[in-house]
Amino acid sequence: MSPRSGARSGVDGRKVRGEKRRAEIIEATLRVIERDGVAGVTHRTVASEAGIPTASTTYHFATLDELLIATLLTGAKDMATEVYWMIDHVRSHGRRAAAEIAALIAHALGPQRGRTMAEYELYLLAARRPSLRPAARRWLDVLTSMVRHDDEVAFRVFLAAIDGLLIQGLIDDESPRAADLEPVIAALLRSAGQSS
Amino acid sequence: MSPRSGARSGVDGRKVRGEKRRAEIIEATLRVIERDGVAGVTHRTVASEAGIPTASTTYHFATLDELLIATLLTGAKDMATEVYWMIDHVRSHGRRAAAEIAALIAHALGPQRGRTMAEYELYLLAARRPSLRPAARRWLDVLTSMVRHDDEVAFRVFLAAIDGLLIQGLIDDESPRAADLEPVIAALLRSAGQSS
DNA sequence: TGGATATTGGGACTATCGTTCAGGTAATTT
DNA sequence: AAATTACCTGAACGATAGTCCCAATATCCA
Repeated sequence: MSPRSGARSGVDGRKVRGEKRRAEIIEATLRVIERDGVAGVTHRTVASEAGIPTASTTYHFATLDELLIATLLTGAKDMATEVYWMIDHVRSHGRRAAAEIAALIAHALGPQRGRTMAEYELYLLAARRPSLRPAARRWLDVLTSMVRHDDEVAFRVFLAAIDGLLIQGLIDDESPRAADLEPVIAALLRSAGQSS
Repeated sequence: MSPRSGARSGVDGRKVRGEKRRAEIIEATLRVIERDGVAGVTHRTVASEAGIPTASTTYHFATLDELLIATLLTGAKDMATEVYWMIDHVRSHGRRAAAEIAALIAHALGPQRGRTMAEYELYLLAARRPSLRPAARRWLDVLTSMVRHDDEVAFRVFLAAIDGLLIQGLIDDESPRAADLEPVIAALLRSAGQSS
Protein backbone atom coordinates (compact mmCIF):
# COMPACT_ATOMS: atom_id res chain seq x y z
CA MET A 1 0.00 0.00 0.00
CA SER A 2 1.14 3.50 -0.67
CA PRO A 3 2.15 5.46 2.40
CA ARG A 4 -0.37 8.09 1.50
CA SER A 5 -3.32 5.74 1.55
CA GLY A 6 -3.53 4.97 5.22
CA ALA A 7 -1.85 5.65 8.40
CA ARG A 8 -0.80 9.08 9.29
CA SER A 9 0.01 9.29 12.93
CA GLY A 10 -1.83 12.32 14.14
CA VAL A 11 -0.58 15.34 12.28
CA ASP A 12 0.42 15.40 8.64
CA GLY A 13 4.12 16.09 8.77
CA ARG A 14 4.86 13.08 10.88
CA LYS A 15 5.68 10.62 8.13
CA VAL A 16 9.04 12.24 7.60
CA ARG A 17 10.88 8.96 7.54
CA GLY A 18 9.55 7.92 4.16
CA GLU A 19 9.70 11.33 2.54
CA LYS A 20 13.44 11.17 2.28
CA ARG A 21 13.25 7.87 0.46
CA ARG A 22 10.66 9.30 -1.89
CA ALA A 23 12.96 12.18 -2.72
CA GLU A 24 15.90 9.85 -3.30
CA ILE A 25 13.84 7.71 -5.63
CA ILE A 26 12.67 10.71 -7.61
CA GLU A 27 16.20 12.01 -7.99
CA ALA A 28 17.38 8.59 -9.11
CA THR A 29 14.55 8.48 -11.63
CA LEU A 30 15.62 11.80 -13.07
CA ARG A 31 19.18 10.55 -13.40
CA VAL A 32 17.99 7.43 -15.17
CA ILE A 33 15.96 9.51 -17.62
CA GLU A 34 18.93 11.76 -18.29
CA ARG A 35 21.08 8.75 -19.03
CA ASP A 36 18.75 6.28 -20.76
CA GLY A 37 15.55 8.15 -21.47
CA VAL A 38 12.06 7.53 -20.22
CA ALA A 39 12.23 4.14 -21.88
CA GLY A 40 14.96 3.16 -19.46
CA VAL A 41 12.84 3.82 -16.39
CA THR A 42 11.92 0.56 -14.68
CA HIS A 43 11.46 -0.22 -11.05
CA ARG A 44 14.71 -2.11 -11.16
CA THR A 45 16.88 0.47 -12.91
CA VAL A 46 15.64 3.21 -10.60
CA ALA A 47 16.22 1.11 -7.53
CA SER A 48 19.69 0.20 -8.73
CA GLU A 49 20.51 3.84 -9.44
CA ALA A 50 19.34 4.83 -5.97
CA GLY A 51 21.13 1.91 -4.34
CA ILE A 52 18.02 0.53 -2.71
CA PRO A 53 16.07 -2.70 -3.12
CA THR A 54 13.54 -2.95 -5.89
CA ALA A 55 10.56 -3.40 -3.66
CA SER A 56 11.25 -0.07 -2.02
CA THR A 57 10.34 1.78 -5.21
CA THR A 58 7.08 -0.11 -5.53
CA TYR A 59 6.28 0.62 -1.94
CA HIS A 60 6.53 4.38 -2.27
CA PHE A 61 5.17 4.50 -5.81
CA ALA A 62 2.61 1.80 -6.38
CA THR A 63 2.84 2.09 -10.13
CA LEU A 64 5.38 3.34 -12.63
CA ASP A 65 3.02 6.08 -13.77
CA GLU A 66 2.85 7.37 -10.24
CA LEU A 67 6.62 7.58 -10.16
CA LEU A 68 6.77 9.42 -13.46
CA ILE A 69 4.11 11.87 -12.34
CA ALA A 70 6.05 12.66 -9.19
CA THR A 71 9.24 13.08 -11.19
CA LEU A 72 7.57 15.39 -13.65
CA LEU A 73 6.09 17.47 -10.85
CA THR A 74 9.48 17.82 -9.21
CA GLY A 75 11.20 18.64 -12.46
CA ALA A 76 8.59 21.20 -13.43
CA LYS A 77 9.74 23.51 -10.68
CA ASP A 78 13.31 23.45 -11.93
CA MET A 79 12.22 24.16 -15.48
CA ALA A 80 10.12 27.08 -14.39
CA THR A 81 13.01 28.47 -12.38
CA GLU A 82 15.24 28.31 -15.41
CA VAL A 83 12.89 30.19 -17.67
CA TYR A 84 12.16 32.65 -14.91
CA TRP A 85 15.83 33.55 -14.91
CA MET A 86 15.60 34.28 -18.60
CA ILE A 87 12.72 36.63 -18.07
CA ASP A 88 14.58 38.29 -15.28
CA HIS A 89 17.52 38.81 -17.58
CA VAL A 90 15.33 40.41 -20.18
CA ARG A 91 13.95 42.84 -17.66
CA SER A 92 17.13 43.81 -15.90
CA HIS A 93 19.84 43.53 -18.51
CA GLY A 94 18.06 45.31 -21.30
CA ARG A 95 20.29 45.26 -24.34
CA ARG A 96 22.51 42.57 -22.95
CA ALA A 97 19.55 40.24 -22.54
CA ALA A 98 20.13 38.47 -25.85
CA ALA A 99 23.66 37.48 -24.92
CA GLU A 100 22.59 36.33 -21.49
CA ILE A 101 19.74 34.22 -22.79
CA ALA A 102 21.90 32.77 -25.55
CA ALA A 103 24.37 31.69 -22.90
CA LEU A 104 21.61 30.04 -20.88
CA ILE A 105 20.36 28.13 -23.90
CA ALA A 106 23.87 27.09 -24.85
CA HIS A 107 24.32 25.84 -21.32
CA ALA A 108 21.08 23.88 -21.46
CA LEU A 109 22.21 22.26 -24.72
CA GLY A 110 25.77 21.69 -23.62
CA PRO A 111 26.61 20.71 -20.06
CA GLN A 112 22.92 20.29 -19.20
CA ARG A 113 22.06 18.44 -22.37
CA GLY A 114 20.94 15.27 -20.64
CA ARG A 115 18.73 17.20 -18.31
CA THR A 116 17.16 19.13 -21.15
CA MET A 117 16.42 15.92 -23.01
CA ALA A 118 14.86 14.45 -19.89
CA GLU A 119 12.61 17.46 -19.49
CA TYR A 120 11.29 17.27 -23.03
CA GLU A 121 10.78 13.55 -22.86
CA LEU A 122 8.63 13.99 -19.79
CA TYR A 123 6.88 16.80 -21.58
CA LEU A 124 5.98 14.56 -24.50
CA LEU A 125 4.93 11.80 -22.17
CA ALA A 126 2.46 14.25 -20.70
CA ALA A 127 1.07 14.84 -24.16
CA ARG A 128 0.17 11.19 -24.36
CA ARG A 129 -1.02 10.61 -20.80
CA PRO A 130 -3.70 12.99 -19.61
CA SER A 131 -2.88 12.29 -15.99
CA LEU A 132 0.50 13.94 -16.47
CA ARG A 133 -0.76 17.04 -18.22
CA PRO A 134 -1.57 19.22 -15.23
CA ALA A 135 1.94 18.67 -13.94
CA ALA A 136 3.49 19.51 -17.30
CA ARG A 137 1.34 22.55 -17.81
CA ARG A 138 1.90 23.95 -14.37
CA TRP A 139 5.20 25.62 -15.08
CA LEU A 140 3.83 27.13 -18.24
CA ASP A 141 0.90 28.52 -16.30
CA VAL A 142 3.13 29.89 -13.60
CA LEU A 143 5.20 31.70 -16.15
CA THR A 144 2.23 33.01 -18.04
CA SER A 145 0.64 34.30 -14.88
CA MET A 146 3.50 36.61 -14.12
CA VAL A 147 3.37 38.76 -17.22
CA ARG A 148 1.01 41.59 -17.78
CA HIS A 149 -2.10 40.79 -19.76
CA ASP A 150 -1.33 43.06 -22.66
CA ASP A 151 1.93 41.23 -23.18
CA GLU A 152 0.46 37.77 -23.28
CA VAL A 153 0.73 37.28 -27.01
CA ALA A 154 4.31 38.48 -27.17
CA PHE A 155 5.15 36.28 -24.24
CA ARG A 156 3.72 33.21 -25.89
CA VAL A 157 5.84 33.84 -28.95
CA PHE A 158 8.88 34.17 -26.74
CA LEU A 159 8.23 30.93 -24.87
CA ALA A 160 7.44 29.01 -28.03
CA ALA A 161 10.61 30.16 -29.73
CA ILE A 162 12.74 29.22 -26.74
CA ASP A 163 11.16 25.78 -26.74
CA GLY A 164 11.80 25.38 -30.43
CA LEU A 165 15.40 26.47 -30.20
CA LEU A 166 16.04 24.02 -27.40
CA ILE A 167 14.47 21.11 -29.24
CA GLN A 168 16.23 21.86 -32.49
CA GLY A 169 19.48 22.25 -30.63
CA LEU A 170 19.11 18.76 -29.23
CA ILE A 171 19.56 17.11 -32.61
CA ASP A 172 22.69 19.01 -33.54
CA ASP A 173 25.86 16.96 -33.45
CA GLU A 174 27.77 19.57 -31.55
CA SER A 175 26.02 21.83 -29.09
CA PRO A 176 25.35 25.26 -30.56
CA ARG A 177 27.59 28.01 -29.29
CA ALA A 178 26.13 31.00 -27.54
CA ALA A 179 27.56 33.30 -30.20
CA ASP A 180 25.57 31.52 -32.89
CA LEU A 181 22.37 31.73 -30.89
CA GLU A 182 22.65 35.36 -29.94
CA PRO A 183 21.48 36.94 -33.21
CA VAL A 184 18.44 34.67 -33.20
CA ILE A 185 17.56 35.62 -29.66
CA ALA A 186 18.13 39.26 -30.47
CA ALA A 187 15.72 39.08 -33.36
CA LEU A 188 13.23 37.37 -31.12
CA LEU A 189 13.51 39.95 -28.38
CA ARG A 190 13.34 42.83 -30.80
CA SER A 191 9.71 42.07 -31.48
CA ALA A 192 8.34 39.84 -28.81
CA GLY A 193 10.24 40.36 -25.63
CA GLN A 194 11.03 44.03 -25.46
CA SER A 195 7.92 45.08 -23.62
CA SER A 196 7.62 42.25 -21.12
CA MET B 1 19.63 -12.84 -41.23
CA SER B 2 18.84 -9.47 -42.63
CA PRO B 3 18.25 -9.39 -46.36
CA ARG B 4 21.05 -6.90 -46.67
CA SER B 5 23.64 -8.94 -44.88
CA GLY B 6 23.92 -11.92 -47.15
CA ALA B 7 22.53 -13.24 -50.31
CA ARG B 8 21.90 -10.91 -53.10
CA SER B 9 21.27 -12.68 -56.36
CA GLY B 10 23.76 -11.00 -58.64
CA VAL B 11 22.80 -7.40 -58.96
CA ASP B 12 21.43 -5.19 -56.18
CA GLY B 13 17.93 -4.28 -57.31
CA ARG B 14 16.81 -7.84 -57.53
CA LYS B 15 15.22 -8.12 -54.11
CA VAL B 16 11.99 -6.41 -55.10
CA ARG B 17 9.83 -9.00 -53.43
CA GLY B 18 10.82 -8.02 -49.96
CA GLU B 19 10.71 -4.28 -50.52
CA LYS B 20 6.94 -4.27 -50.40
CA ARG B 21 6.98 -6.02 -47.06
CA ARG B 22 9.51 -3.54 -45.77
CA ALA B 23 7.22 -0.68 -46.75
CA GLU B 24 4.23 -2.34 -45.12
CA ILE B 25 6.18 -2.85 -41.93
CA ILE B 26 7.31 0.78 -41.85
CA GLU B 27 3.78 2.03 -42.37
CA ALA B 28 2.52 -0.24 -39.63
CA THR B 29 5.26 1.07 -37.34
CA LEU B 30 4.17 4.63 -37.93
CA ARG B 31 0.58 3.72 -37.09
CA VAL B 32 1.71 2.05 -33.89
CA ILE B 33 3.69 5.12 -32.88
CA GLU B 34 0.72 7.38 -33.57
CA ARG B 35 -1.46 5.21 -31.39
CA ASP B 36 0.81 4.06 -28.58
CA GLY B 37 3.99 6.04 -28.90
CA VAL B 38 7.52 4.87 -29.53
CA ALA B 39 7.27 2.89 -26.31
CA GLY B 40 4.57 0.78 -27.91
CA VAL B 41 6.77 -0.30 -30.78
CA THR B 42 7.68 -3.96 -30.42
CA HIS B 43 8.23 -6.60 -33.02
CA ARG B 44 4.95 -8.12 -32.03
CA THR B 45 2.79 -5.02 -32.04
CA VAL B 46 4.14 -3.96 -35.41
CA ALA B 47 3.64 -7.40 -36.87
CA SER B 48 0.13 -7.54 -35.49
CA GLU B 49 -0.67 -4.10 -36.89
CA ALA B 50 0.63 -5.14 -40.30
CA GLY B 51 -1.13 -8.50 -40.14
CA ILE B 52 2.02 -10.53 -40.63
CA PRO B 53 3.92 -12.99 -38.45
CA THR B 54 6.35 -11.70 -35.91
CA ALA B 55 9.43 -13.23 -37.43
CA SER B 56 8.83 -11.33 -40.63
CA THR B 57 9.67 -8.05 -38.94
CA THR B 58 12.88 -9.43 -37.48
CA TYR B 59 13.82 -10.78 -40.86
CA HIS B 60 13.58 -7.46 -42.65
CA PHE B 61 14.81 -5.38 -39.71
CA ALA B 62 17.27 -7.34 -37.68
CA THR B 63 16.91 -5.06 -34.69
CA LEU B 64 14.30 -2.67 -33.39
CA ASP B 65 16.65 0.27 -33.84
CA GLU B 66 16.98 -0.53 -37.50
CA LEU B 67 13.21 -0.42 -37.81
CA LEU B 68 12.96 2.93 -36.04
CA ILE B 69 15.67 4.44 -38.20
CA ALA B 70 13.85 3.37 -41.33
CA THR B 71 10.59 4.78 -39.99
CA LEU B 72 12.16 8.10 -39.11
CA LEU B 73 13.75 8.38 -42.54
CA THR B 74 10.42 7.74 -44.19
CA GLY B 75 8.55 10.15 -41.95
CA ALA B 76 11.03 12.99 -42.35
CA LYS B 77 9.85 13.68 -45.86
CA ASP B 78 6.26 14.15 -44.75
CA MET B 79 7.24 16.55 -42.00
CA ALA B 80 9.23 18.69 -44.38
CA THR B 81 6.33 18.82 -46.80
CA GLU B 82 4.04 20.11 -44.09
CA VAL B 83 6.27 23.00 -43.06
CA TYR B 84 6.96 23.79 -46.68
CA TRP B 85 3.26 24.44 -47.09
CA MET B 86 3.39 26.93 -44.27
CA ILE B 87 6.19 28.84 -45.91
CA ASP B 88 4.33 28.81 -49.15
CA HIS B 89 1.34 30.29 -47.42
CA VAL B 90 3.42 33.08 -45.97
CA ARG B 91 4.76 34.00 -49.36
CA SER B 92 1.59 33.83 -51.37
CA HIS B 93 -1.14 34.86 -48.96
CA GLY B 94 0.57 37.88 -47.49
CA ARG B 95 -1.69 39.35 -44.82
CA ARG B 96 -3.82 36.24 -44.64
CA ALA B 97 -0.80 34.13 -43.82
CA ALA B 98 -1.40 34.25 -40.08
CA ALA B 99 -4.87 32.80 -40.38
CA GLU B 100 -3.73 30.13 -42.78
CA ILE B 101 -0.83 29.05 -40.62
CA ALA B 102 -3.00 29.10 -37.51
CA ALA B 103 -5.38 26.75 -39.27
CA LEU B 104 -2.54 24.43 -40.21
CA ILE B 105 -1.29 24.30 -36.65
CA ALA B 106 -4.77 23.74 -35.29
CA HIS B 107 -5.13 20.90 -37.75
CA ALA B 108 -1.83 19.38 -36.67
CA LEU B 109 -2.94 19.56 -33.04
CA GLY B 110 -6.47 18.37 -33.70
CA PRO B 111 -7.23 15.74 -36.30
CA GLN B 112 -3.52 15.06 -36.86
CA ARG B 113 -2.63 15.06 -33.20
CA GLY B 114 -1.41 11.49 -33.15
CA ARG B 115 0.79 12.08 -36.12
CA THR B 116 2.25 15.22 -34.62
CA MET B 117 3.06 13.42 -31.41
CA ALA B 118 4.70 10.62 -33.37
CA GLU B 119 6.88 13.10 -35.22
CA TYR B 120 8.13 14.75 -32.06
CA GLU B 121 8.75 11.46 -30.35
CA LEU B 122 10.92 10.36 -33.22
CA TYR B 123 12.56 13.75 -33.10
CA LEU B 124 13.51 13.30 -29.46
CA LEU B 125 14.66 9.79 -30.14
CA ALA B 126 17.04 11.26 -32.67
CA ALA B 127 18.39 13.57 -29.99
CA ARG B 128 19.41 10.54 -27.99
CA ARG B 129 20.71 8.32 -30.78
CA PRO B 130 23.31 9.90 -33.01
CA SER B 131 22.58 7.45 -35.80
CA LEU B 132 19.12 8.97 -36.18
CA ARG B 133 20.21 12.59 -36.21
CA PRO B 134 20.99 13.02 -39.90
CA ALA B 135 17.52 11.74 -40.72
CA ALA B 136 15.88 14.07 -38.22
CA ARG B 137 17.91 17.06 -39.28
CA ARG B 138 17.40 16.51 -42.95
CA TRP B 139 14.07 18.27 -43.19
CA LEU B 140 15.34 21.21 -41.19
CA ASP B 141 18.31 21.53 -43.52
CA VAL B 142 16.12 21.33 -46.56
CA LEU B 143 13.93 24.11 -45.26
CA THR B 144 16.82 26.29 -44.20
CA SER B 145 18.48 25.94 -47.57
CA MET B 146 15.58 27.46 -49.42
CA VAL B 147 15.56 30.88 -47.82
CA ARG B 148 17.79 33.75 -48.69
CA HIS B 149 20.85 34.17 -46.54
CA ASP B 150 19.91 37.53 -45.15
CA ASP B 151 16.69 36.03 -43.86
CA GLU B 152 18.26 33.12 -42.09
CA VAL B 153 17.96 34.54 -38.60
CA ALA B 154 14.35 35.53 -39.04
CA PHE B 155 13.63 32.15 -40.50
CA ARG B 156 15.14 30.32 -37.56
CA VAL B 157 12.97 32.31 -35.19
CA PHE B 158 9.95 31.40 -37.25
CA LEU B 159 10.72 27.68 -37.29
CA ALA B 160 11.55 27.60 -33.60
CA ALA B 161 8.32 29.33 -32.66
CA ILE B 162 6.26 26.95 -34.77
CA ASP B 163 7.94 24.01 -33.09
CA GLY B 164 7.28 25.47 -29.68
CA LEU B 165 3.64 26.21 -30.39
CA LEU B 166 3.11 22.65 -31.61
CA ILE B 167 4.75 21.10 -28.57
CA GLN B 168 2.93 23.32 -26.12
CA GLY B 169 -0.32 22.61 -27.90
CA LEU B 170 0.19 18.91 -27.40
CA ILE B 171 -0.23 19.16 -23.64
CA ASP B 172 -3.44 21.14 -23.74
CA ASP B 173 -6.53 19.21 -22.79
CA GLU B 174 -8.49 20.44 -25.74
CA SER B 175 -6.80 21.23 -29.00
CA PRO B 176 -6.26 24.97 -29.42
CA ARG B 177 -8.57 26.66 -31.87
CA ALA B 178 -7.20 28.42 -34.89
CA ALA B 179 -8.73 31.68 -33.71
CA ASP B 180 -6.72 31.54 -30.51
CA LEU B 181 -3.51 30.83 -32.34
CA GLU B 182 -3.89 33.51 -34.96
CA PRO B 183 -2.82 36.54 -32.91
CA VAL B 184 0.29 34.68 -31.81
CA ILE B 185 1.19 33.77 -35.36
CA ALA B 186 0.48 37.32 -36.45
CA ALA B 187 2.86 38.70 -33.86
CA LEU B 188 5.44 36.19 -34.96
CA LEU B 189 5.11 37.06 -38.64
CA ARG B 190 5.13 40.77 -37.97
CA SER B 191 8.77 40.61 -37.02
CA ALA B 192 10.28 37.39 -38.16
CA GLY B 193 8.41 36.18 -41.18
CA GLN B 194 7.45 39.23 -43.15
CA SER B 195 10.56 39.37 -45.29
CA SER B 196 10.98 35.71 -46.12
C1' DT C 1 13.10 -28.22 -65.25
C1' DG C 2 16.08 -28.11 -61.28
C1' DG C 3 18.81 -26.14 -57.94
C1' DA C 4 19.98 -22.02 -55.47
C1' DT C 5 18.30 -18.29 -52.84
C1' DA C 6 15.23 -14.92 -50.95
C1' DT C 7 11.23 -14.91 -48.10
C1' DT C 8 7.76 -16.59 -45.02
C1' DG C 9 5.83 -18.18 -40.76
C1' DG C 10 5.18 -20.74 -36.53
C1' DG C 11 7.20 -21.75 -32.47
C1' DA C 12 10.49 -21.53 -28.62
C1' DC C 13 14.33 -19.85 -25.61
C1' DT C 14 15.93 -16.60 -22.45
C1' DA C 15 15.80 -12.20 -20.23
C1' DT C 16 13.47 -8.72 -18.09
C1' DC C 17 9.47 -6.45 -16.93
C1' DG C 18 5.62 -4.76 -13.32
C1' DT C 19 3.79 -6.09 -9.45
C1' DT C 20 2.77 -8.78 -5.26
C1' DC C 21 3.54 -10.89 -0.88
C1' DA C 22 5.01 -12.29 3.53
C1' DG C 23 7.99 -11.62 7.01
C1' DG C 24 11.08 -8.58 9.25
C1' DT C 25 12.75 -3.81 11.55
C1' DA C 26 12.30 0.59 13.55
C1' DA C 27 9.77 4.37 15.27
C1' DT C 28 5.68 6.27 17.82
C1' DT C 29 1.83 6.19 20.68
C1' DT C 30 -0.54 4.71 24.94
C1' DA D 1 6.93 -1.77 28.11
C1' DA D 2 3.58 -3.25 24.95
C1' DA D 3 1.20 -2.53 20.97
C1' DT D 4 0.42 -0.27 16.85
C1' DT D 5 1.85 1.39 12.72
C1' DA D 6 4.93 3.01 9.22
C1' DC D 7 8.66 1.32 6.74
C1' DC D 8 11.79 -1.97 4.63
C1' DT D 9 13.27 -5.94 1.74
C1' DG D 10 14.27 -10.58 -0.45
C1' DA D 11 11.92 -13.64 -3.19
C1' DA D 12 8.61 -15.01 -6.43
C1' DC D 13 4.77 -15.01 -10.10
C1' DG D 14 2.80 -14.24 -14.47
C1' DA D 15 3.27 -11.59 -18.62
C1' DT D 16 5.74 -9.87 -22.30
C1' DA D 17 9.85 -8.56 -24.45
C1' DG D 18 13.81 -9.35 -28.26
C1' DT D 19 15.70 -12.51 -30.88
C1' DC D 20 16.68 -16.93 -32.93
C1' DC D 21 15.86 -21.39 -35.31
C1' DC D 22 14.10 -24.35 -38.71
C1' DA D 23 11.01 -26.07 -41.82
C1' DA D 24 7.98 -24.64 -45.65
C1' DT D 25 7.30 -21.79 -49.70
C1' DA D 26 7.83 -18.68 -53.48
C1' DT D 27 10.88 -16.81 -56.97
C1' DC D 28 14.63 -16.66 -60.13
C1' DC D 29 18.79 -17.97 -62.96
C1' DA D 30 20.91 -21.52 -65.62
